[in-house]
Amino acid sequence: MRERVIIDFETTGLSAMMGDRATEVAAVVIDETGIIDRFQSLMNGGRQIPLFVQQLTGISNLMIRQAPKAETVMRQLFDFIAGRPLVAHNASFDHGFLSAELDRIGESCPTGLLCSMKVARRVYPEAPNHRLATLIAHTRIEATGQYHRALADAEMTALLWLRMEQKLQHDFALPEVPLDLMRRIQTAPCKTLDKFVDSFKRRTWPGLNPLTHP
DNA sequence: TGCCAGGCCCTCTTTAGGGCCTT
Repeated sequence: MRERVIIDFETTGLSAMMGDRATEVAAVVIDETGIIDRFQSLMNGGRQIPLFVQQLTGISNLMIRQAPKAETVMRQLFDFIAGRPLVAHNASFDHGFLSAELDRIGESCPTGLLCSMKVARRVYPEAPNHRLATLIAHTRIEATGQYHRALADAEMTALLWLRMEQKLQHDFALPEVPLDLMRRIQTAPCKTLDKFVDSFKRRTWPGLNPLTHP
């Protein structure tokens, strides 16, 4: 069973380094069959949410005051992740908050988060842009909820990730799509995806036809 | 509403600058 955990944070702002805190987190587990488990919670980090962000997310200061303490939620999240590989859309953003919030409970942050935005820039170079909502529409995935809420964004990122794996497997006739391939794709030159995947395919499965589908 | 940050990516580049993406 090859499980990956897709995470998404809602926060008070853009920078954990500048004192912003997480206000909501969600994580969904996927395997080859789709989404198989979910975790979601508001969390109280004790920092006021700017009006603009309240309007963006629908998460109010009152909701946060009534939410469990951030430390409690992060302990639950850490146990939920259970060491499985992590994926996020624009992973550097979520990694910053995951690292900062885990540090507060004395846990080290997992390294090597995979980024669905980086992969999407290579798999869907023709997309109008690579925001999550645009990619969901571009790939004709049905939206599962309200954007800018953690669970909906995590679910839609999960479905996008699965769709990209399926496209790669189909277009390049791969026996499977190893996580290592996704990890390498996100750092490959943007304009050379075909050559890059073919090269990976030749090295990983030497007996297979290297030719790709159109 | 759009700043605050930071890493990535492109190009009229590389001794740089600006747009994208996340809240």
